[in-house]
This record gives sequence, C-alpha cells and structure tokens, in this order.
Amino acid sequence: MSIHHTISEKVKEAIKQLYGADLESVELQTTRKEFEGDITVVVFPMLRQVKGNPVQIGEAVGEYLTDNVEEIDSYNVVKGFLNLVISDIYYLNFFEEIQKEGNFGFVAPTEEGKAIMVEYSSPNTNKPLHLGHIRNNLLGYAVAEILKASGKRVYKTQIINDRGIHICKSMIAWQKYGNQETPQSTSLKGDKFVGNFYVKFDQIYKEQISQLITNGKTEEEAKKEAPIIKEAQEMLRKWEAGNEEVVSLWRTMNEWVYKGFEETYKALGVDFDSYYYESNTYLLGKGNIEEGLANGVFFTKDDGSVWCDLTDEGLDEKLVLRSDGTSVYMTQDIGTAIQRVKDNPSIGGMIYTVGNEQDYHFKVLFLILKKLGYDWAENLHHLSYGMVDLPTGKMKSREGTVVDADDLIVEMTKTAEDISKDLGKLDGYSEKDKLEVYRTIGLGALKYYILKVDPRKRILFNPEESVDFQGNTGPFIQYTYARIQAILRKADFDSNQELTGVKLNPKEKELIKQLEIYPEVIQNAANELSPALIANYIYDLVKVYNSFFQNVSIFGADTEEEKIFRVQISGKVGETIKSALGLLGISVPERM
RNA sequence: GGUCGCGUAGCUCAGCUGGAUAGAGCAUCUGCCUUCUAAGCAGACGGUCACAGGUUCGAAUCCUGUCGCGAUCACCA
Repeated sequence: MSIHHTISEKVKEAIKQLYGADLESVELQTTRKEFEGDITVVVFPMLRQVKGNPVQIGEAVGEYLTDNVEEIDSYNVVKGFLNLVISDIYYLNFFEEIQKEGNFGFVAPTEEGKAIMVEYSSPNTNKPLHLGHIRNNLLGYAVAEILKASGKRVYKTQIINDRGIHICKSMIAWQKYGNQETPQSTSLKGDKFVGNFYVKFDQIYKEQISQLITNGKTEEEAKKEAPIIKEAQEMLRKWEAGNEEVVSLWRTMNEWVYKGFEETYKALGVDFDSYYYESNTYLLGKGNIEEGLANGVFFTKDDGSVWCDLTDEGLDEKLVLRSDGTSVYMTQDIGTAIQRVKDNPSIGGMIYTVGNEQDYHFKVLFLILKKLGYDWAENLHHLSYGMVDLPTGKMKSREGTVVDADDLIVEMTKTAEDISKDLGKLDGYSEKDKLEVYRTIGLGALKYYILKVDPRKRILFNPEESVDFQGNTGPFIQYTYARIQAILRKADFDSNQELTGVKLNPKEKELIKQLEIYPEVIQNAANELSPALIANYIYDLVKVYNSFFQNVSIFGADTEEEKIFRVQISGKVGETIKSALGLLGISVPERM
C-alpha cells in the first residue's frame, strides 16, 4: 500500500474519531520546498464536513497521524496546510524494494483484456516523408510504447495511401520523362526518386496551364484541360479497371517507395505490427452503409446520395455515399475500422494519429461508428496534433519548402558531431563508435524537442538554430545518463549489498521521492496519451539528480554504506532515465 | 458567419482532477573545473497568466462574453 493511500485512510479515521464526520476524499500534495515536510494534507476541503478553525483541525489531525502512523515522524501546520514529515526508514525501504525490480514502473501486459490499435504515419506513396511525418511518427510510436508500459496490449499499424490521382501523377511523369531510369540506376533512395517525378508532373502541369491561358482559356478551363492531367485521370481509370500494364507500373513504383520508407523508419527507430493498404480498403464500407440504412442510421436523398444526420449532436449532415453510388473518404474509414476488428477481434479500441486539420472528420467518424452500434466505438481516440511550421511559414511540398525527414536526421547528426568535436569528449573512440554516438545524440535532440511539447500546440521549427543541447533537451538528459555510467564503471565494488542505518540527506530523499512517482507518471501519460508528461518527468528527475550529483560526493562519502547507497541510487536513476527515454523512442549512449 | 483548438517572463515551453509567494531552459549578469564527464551546478534579473465579468474560503486552472492567432465547415483525401 502506498504511503499516500495510508495517509488518506488515516486522515479519514482521524476525522471520524475526533469530529464524527465522514470524508469522501482527502486532498494530498507534495510539500513545497519552502516548507518543512514531505506530504501535505489540505485542510480546507474538510471544512464542508467539519465546522471549525482549519489550523486547529490541522493540529488535531497532525497529532493523530504522528501517533498512529509509523511512517510519519512529525508535522507542522501552516494556515490550512498540514505538512507531514515522512521517516527516512520509509524511503529507504521503498528504495530497497524498487532496487530489486527489473522493470520498475512498467506494468506487465495481461493476456486477457482488449488490445488497442495505434495507427500512425499514414504516408502517401508519391513523395518522401517530411518533418510533419516525423512529428506524427514520434507521437504515434511513443503513445504505443507508453500504453504498453501501462499494461495494455498494443498493435501498431499504418494505412498506406497507395492509390488515387496523386499516385498516378508521379506514374505518368515517370512514364513520359523517366527514360526507364530506376532508383538503382540513379542511386537515389526510392521514395526520393518517385517524389522527383511528382514534382516533375507539377512543373509540366503548370507550364501547360499557362500555355492554355495565353491561348485564351480561363484558369478554370485550363486546369481541367491540360493534357497531362487528363492522362493522369485516364491512368486512374485504367488502374481501377485492372489494366495490367498500369497496375504493374504502379506496383513497381510503390515498391521503390516502400524500400525508401523502410530506411527512414529504421533511422527514426519506429516500427509497425501490420500494414493496411488503401488499394485494398478503398472499396470497403459500402456494405456497412447498407446495414446502416436498414437500421435507420443513414437516410437517402432524392438524388440517391446517402447521408448521416448528426444535427442532434450539434453537427451537420454528413455524406457517406455519393449519388452515383461511389464511396467517399468517410465510407472507407468506416469500412476500414470495422474490417480491422474483424481481422483481429481482440481489438477493443483504436487510436488514430492524424493532424488536427482532421478533427471534424474523426469526430464524425466516431459518432457514426457509435450509431452503428459497435461496442469498441466507445474507445476510439483521435490523437490530434498541430502543424509543424517553419520560420518562413507553412511547409508546402509543391513549393519545395518542406524539411525532408532524411535530410533532417543527417543534419541533426552533423550538429551533434560539431558540438562533440568542440568539446572533445569522444577522443580515443573509433570513428564507427563516434558516429553511433552522434546519431544517438542528434536523434535524441530531435525526438525530445518534438515530444516535450503538448501535441495540440503548433511547433515552430527553426532548422537554422536547429536544436539546443542545453537545458530541457534530449542531449542534456542523455549526458546525465552517460555520466552515471561513468560512476558505475568506477564503482567496481559490490554495490548490491543490503543497507542498514543509512542516513538520508535532503537531496537523497528528494531523489527517492522523484523515483516514487514514476509508475504513476506512466499511468497518467497512458490515460492522457501524452508523451510530453513523460518528457517533463525525466527532465525533473534529471534536474534533481544533477543537483544531488554536484552537491554530494559519491566516492568521498563518510561511511561505506553511504557510498554504496549513492552508487545504488545513481544506478537506479540511470535505469529510470533509460527506460523513460525508451518510451519516447530515444536511446542513450554509454559515454558522450 | 458556425464549430474546434491555442493565448503563461524578451524567446521556447511546464503547471495533474481549483490550493501556499505562478515554475524551467534560452538570452543577459555573478560565482564554481588538480577528486565520479563544466553538454554541468549555485545564484541574480525578468510576470496585470490576452482582456472583462462570474462561481467560492481560494482561479493560470471551472463558467460566460470580448479580442488575437490557427484549423475546419466539398458528391477531395
């Protein structure tokens, strides 16, 4: 039983005995550092049940607790705040307990119980991944890992946008201007290679439009009549009809892209348990619309189009099937969701990692699925995140203002290298090992920078200033870890022995308190789907540790016990940093 | 215009279901490297929590309104 729980119960008991009143809950918080104590009971809320002076009530309860709870050494009351001093023994016992735990803070997943599917990335196969995808991937991956750590079974998946007019655009451009080149023949990464043809298409298209306009067409007409767009549309028709030549080209070009994506995912350190392809799912959903019509969830308009009336929920009517009977985005998403649960009945909920420009879409999607009566529809979440903007404004792929994912990773690695060389910390390492450390640091900086902020907020990403290595940053945290490893390397004595009679100094106590809340932080982060919570926790932990590290001599301790204890706590902090960073997909170097 | 999100120090961000004098980092300034890694530590400076009301013992936090920024409101995906 946690100390917080014990205190809550005992406060209720005290109030019952002293005043004969029943408290529903007790408000506890950690004592602010200006005051003496560890845990504070807030007396004010009790005034509803107990009439009286808050200070006197605090005194009475404090005395009762000190007498009846072993772990409480003493108390003091400031205004309506009852500050409790917890004994060293309690913290030492707690530390000894977690010292033995291998995966401290993590809850082992249960085999029974529903699983959660986390979807993220969702790329188009006509261009390379960019900074926006990086935010998406990091968020999705981190949330999946956090959920796992909180004891949930999780499936990571992505739905790949591999069909449609935009794919045909790069195909037609390759056919006309590609000269049979391949990624191999040009030594380009597959996604880059294909992306170039998407850009090529847009160039030609624009040229043709302005040509048509000088010939007297309006812009509107020109956009529709440009030969190359007509060719792309024709290609889409052939693809849908299953034309062998088109389908085979489509397959080849997509394979190129997938190979390129795999490299980027590997560099980012993200992975997936399954893949859904839109080319397989784009016809799904029509059957579900029919069911919904039969159940009265949907209705048909005069022109034959099918709609869902959401006006009771304060939303609009939403189209789910066109008048010509073809499906729209919403139809596919309904069908795909239902299909996924059919494919894997253990799924009891889904999380969609998609930008906030689709907030409305997902609100509607979830509502419709609920109306269709699926029980798992209660557990759907849109993990919505804000845009990543550049100082120059929005990223536009057609205007070439996107920050390419691979380029960014290289750049971050380079920055890490430059700074490391200036500091000269890795002298004597092999080139290969150095490079590995640069990558770890560069990616750590990038990942932490993106994950530490609230997903809802827009991020202004300045590639020039790149990312800081000081303060609340990934490298600062990694550095602390590396320094702890240096201590452990030096501590060649057996530090696993039992401890007795160690006296805690305030810094040490603070550190243990910080470790104590780690399991709770993971649970909160899982409930709120918030990697930022983890990031901020690690930073706090590291700050407390650094302060300890600077002010307490580890090897010059007064007694052997103290020395062992300090090495042990360093080790535990290191372990916690490593596991918490792991939840964010950030790895740690042993030395830096 | 309707709906949703955001607005906290010069800049970038924390601030849990309302709790004590609103916290970090960067930038500026002052100290600390012969003992475990100074990518660090200790400190100074910096705030009308966008604004106005309301709810109560108590509001950055909850409610209403106003302003500013963004997104969205397609028989596009």
